[in-house]
Amino acid sequence: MKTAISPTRAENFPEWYQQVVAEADLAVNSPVRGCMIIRPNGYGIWERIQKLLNDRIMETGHENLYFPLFIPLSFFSKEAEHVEGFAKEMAVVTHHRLKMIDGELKPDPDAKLAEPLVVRPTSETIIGHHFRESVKSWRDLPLLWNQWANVVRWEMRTRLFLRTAEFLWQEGHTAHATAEEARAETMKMLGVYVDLCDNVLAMPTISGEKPAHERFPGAESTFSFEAMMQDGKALQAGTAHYLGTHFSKAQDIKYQNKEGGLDYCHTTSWGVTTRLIGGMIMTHGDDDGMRIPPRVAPRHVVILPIQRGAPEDEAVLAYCESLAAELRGQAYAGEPVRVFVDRKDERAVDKRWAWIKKGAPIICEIGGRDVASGNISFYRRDKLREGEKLAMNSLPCAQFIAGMSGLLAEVQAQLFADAKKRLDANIVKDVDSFDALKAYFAGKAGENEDSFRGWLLVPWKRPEGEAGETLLETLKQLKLTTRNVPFGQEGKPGKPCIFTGEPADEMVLIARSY
RNA sequence: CGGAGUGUAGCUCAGACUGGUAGAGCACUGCUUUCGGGAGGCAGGGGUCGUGGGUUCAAAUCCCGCCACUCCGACCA
Repeated sequence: MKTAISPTRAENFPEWYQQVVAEADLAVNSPVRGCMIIRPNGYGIWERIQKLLNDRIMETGHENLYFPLFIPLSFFSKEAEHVEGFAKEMAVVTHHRLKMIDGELKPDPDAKLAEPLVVRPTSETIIGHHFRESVKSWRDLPLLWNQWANVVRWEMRTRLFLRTAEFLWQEGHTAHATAEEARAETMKMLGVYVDLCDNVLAMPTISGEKPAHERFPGAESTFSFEAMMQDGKALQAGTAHYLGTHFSKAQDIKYQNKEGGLDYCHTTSWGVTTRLIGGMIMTHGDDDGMRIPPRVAPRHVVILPIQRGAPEDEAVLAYCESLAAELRGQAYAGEPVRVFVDRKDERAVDKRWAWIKKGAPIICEIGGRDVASGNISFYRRDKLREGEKLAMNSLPCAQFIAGMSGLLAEVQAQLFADAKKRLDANIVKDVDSFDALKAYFAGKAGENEDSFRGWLLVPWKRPEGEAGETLLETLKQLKLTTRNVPFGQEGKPGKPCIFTGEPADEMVLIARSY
């Protein structure tokens, strides 16, 4: 069968991913190593995520504000774990002027900054600085802040959307009087994210707490939600951290309590990034390209006029425009239906495949015959093929328009259902020995590393000290990672830890990961 | 930062061993035939062959230096 993307997912998943990003016109590599140019089709998705997530962040009582891109180097030296976590990947600004030296533009040696500035890899330190300035009394708390920004982490190896040197995100930072309140905030925002993933991105996740060695540098506890990609690997879709008083002690963020004494604030931070787009590609994409869930699709319906260089073309175009206008009068998920009439001077069939690859949920093709019959011919991107052929649907115009809201909801639900089914079906819970774990990931006869492997949920005893190091090394050699300890576990498993044989504390998710 | 590889048209690459007028496919432009299912023909535009030096009558090709990128590792949202 001829597919729009080559290789297919089964043939070579990583290469398939790169091809989809290119063919769906989502992003390209930039002249700057590791940074991406996000093309309109990709940025349009990000704008949808921004809007719908921002609404939810506002609904939960937060305020948006903005901090500088540059952070004084000295700010990082205050929290030891934090600086250790990020030191290896920070971009540093050292000069403020260029000068022509021997015919070449170079940083002017006479224009060296007294203190180097770090391009933010995350903003805990500079926001903490302003927390300190903003908090005097218990009456000032809580502070519930969020900013939309870009950050830079100088990664060695990058992949479009999944790991880039610069990426876009939202970072929430809050300060509270008590640990209970800060912990509740962390969980609340994790819930917001999970809701976004389920109901907007149609990307189901497993949320839980990260083991100690996977915590955010400087966090007391880190929570993640993990999505399963179509090759079985886990993708950390986002995180929320309870930072305890680590940062407030390092940065002296204190408030006067009701009794008149001074207490340290408890802080949190939480974020999701443009990586979500990469997650959606690997969750919903098929061998014909991207499939965008309607909630985040820049265009719900794309209308392709079939032009024949004949007098009837005008009537076809007019018909398309009036159909578009009527569709725009319809609402889906509380917003007008987003319609685009693609009038580009190309054959309809070529444009059709372009939009299939871009992932538009509904693609209509309108020719003279449709104008005459009053029927609309369209493809659903979630159910594109019937066997090898494309599945063309047909509905009377009025019915098509009136049913659009329901149709989009159906597409959205279908994408989620498919992803949820895959996630639920591929978490293996009955592996109870280390040998069985190795056998599961090793595969059958050969070394087929790219074949699908799901996740294991296994009993373990939380490793401490040297035992932890050993376990990590063991997993690393198998190219495995601990993802998180899923929520909702009641009591201890009542089974032995598969690594040590001692009584297990809890069940932990183990998977290959991005 | 280790290991490997590659730099020639927008993209994928051939040409290099054996020095002698810069090539193909796709994409792009124009014309044309097709026209409801990823079309075909004709004609075009486009490259200081990564960069600096050397050898030579002559260098994409041989020699030396440098730079960049990609892939595989370690690190990570």
